[in-house]
Amino acid sequence: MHETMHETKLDIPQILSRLPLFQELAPEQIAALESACRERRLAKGEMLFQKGDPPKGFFVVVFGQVKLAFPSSQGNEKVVQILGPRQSFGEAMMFMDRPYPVFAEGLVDSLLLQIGSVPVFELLQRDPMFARHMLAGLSLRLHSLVQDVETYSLRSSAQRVVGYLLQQCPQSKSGEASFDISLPTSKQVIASRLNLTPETLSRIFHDLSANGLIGVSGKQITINDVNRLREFDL
Amino acid sequence: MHETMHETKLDIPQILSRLPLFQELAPEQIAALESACRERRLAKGEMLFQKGDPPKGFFVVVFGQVKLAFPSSQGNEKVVQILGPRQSFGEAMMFMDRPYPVFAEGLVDSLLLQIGSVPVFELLQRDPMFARHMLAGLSLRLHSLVQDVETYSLRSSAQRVVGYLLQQCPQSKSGEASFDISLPTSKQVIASRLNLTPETLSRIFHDLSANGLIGVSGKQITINDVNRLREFDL
DNA sequence: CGTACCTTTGATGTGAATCAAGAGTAGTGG
DNA sequence: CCACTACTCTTGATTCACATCAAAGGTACG
Repeated sequence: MHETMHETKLDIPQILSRLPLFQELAPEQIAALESACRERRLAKGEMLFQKGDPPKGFFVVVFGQVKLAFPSSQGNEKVVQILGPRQSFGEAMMFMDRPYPVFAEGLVDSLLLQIGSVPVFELLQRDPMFARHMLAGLSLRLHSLVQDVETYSLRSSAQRVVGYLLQQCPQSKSGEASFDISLPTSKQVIASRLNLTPETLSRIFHDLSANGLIGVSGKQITINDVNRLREFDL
Repeated sequence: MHETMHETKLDIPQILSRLPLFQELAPEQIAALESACRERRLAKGEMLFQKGDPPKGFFVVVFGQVKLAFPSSQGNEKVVQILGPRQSFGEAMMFMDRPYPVFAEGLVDSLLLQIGSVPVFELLQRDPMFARHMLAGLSLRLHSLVQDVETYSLRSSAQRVVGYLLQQCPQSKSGEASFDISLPTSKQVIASRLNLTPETLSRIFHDLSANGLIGVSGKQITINDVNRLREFDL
């Protein structure tokens, strides 16, 4: 095992205050949350919670990578989201008395913070600005899920892949024609996230690179011409 | 045009106070909202907003029926949600500076209330309980979208139809084996909501009724045996 | 009672999954 | 350092669920 799992002491207030959700809180509010945090180490392949488990607060990724997915009878699974540092999940379940609709599993050895619901509710009670942030966070999540539904429903597999690659590009506005990106995880997982099989993803990468649109070398993808790729429509 | 579009005066406070979102508000709070409401009549087939329009508050269906959908280049479209009386939409967009990701169109002549964002933000500022309701509402929406993604990703077309029918059953817990339900709108629209073509939906209804699982007569569907239908897995 | 739109039914097509081997690529342990 | 095991990724052949195309009923409504 690598040096990913440092045993150094964490500066929890600093971590919390840098999260989008919490970044406008006063130091005393951060302190209140800190006392309700639990560190949670998650090994690669380890399950954080199963679909159907009762929710217990929400989680923030400090370092590492976590996937949210649906299990499926035939062993295959559908990845809903891949989460990296600073991202959080499970907030919505705090506000509903429902079990988790997905399971969460470490893609690599990771460190999470688990934040209990009680202090969050207390914050909500006191700080309307915090409520605004929380609402904005959920709204954003809702929006991106709606986008996903659109993508799955009316774009072909190749279009989904192209869309994914373009999303990975740092601000695609500028005149830059070429980009280098690194896939955040295995192609298997990405395939599932895009709702296709590994075989299909592989073939699409092959085709795109045969057309000179991209270059593929392991997890390194070179986008030769962003604009030409963007105009890609089979 | 029928007598669906009454011109009777509306009791807006009463309508508002019966919405899940607002039902715990004090009369004075309701009054504050009332002044920010606009009535909006929407004819069958009329567009309320287009995908890409800048959001302006959110909407509540008083009576009638509205669909939210993505447009698509080839004229076909993908229905995301079908909304009836007491349901609201567009809340999430208030908290984000983004255009609507879908368009909204009347399925029948309808009456909506449009509620501006400013008074909602003021309520949020003052009443933590209202914030809780708002968060619960968005969480619920998020949850059902996640369910949709699961459904689209790993269930066959027939399973999606069966799932839809079972959802329409009022409390399916009890021993009742048989149910009568009425489809809320045309089969075309339902097909799109379930991500299939009208032809495929028609064939599935045909098959299910050939197997004696359901009876179909126009929009009236009889579920002969809820349990047998629930166990349906091709 | 006719026009316009839903819905059904049949024949055919196709995008992506599945099945089936191989070819890397990594971590493991001697 | 090299085999050993275990994945992950690629490539090809085949299949299948569902869409598409086409045309005929139905149904609603002006």
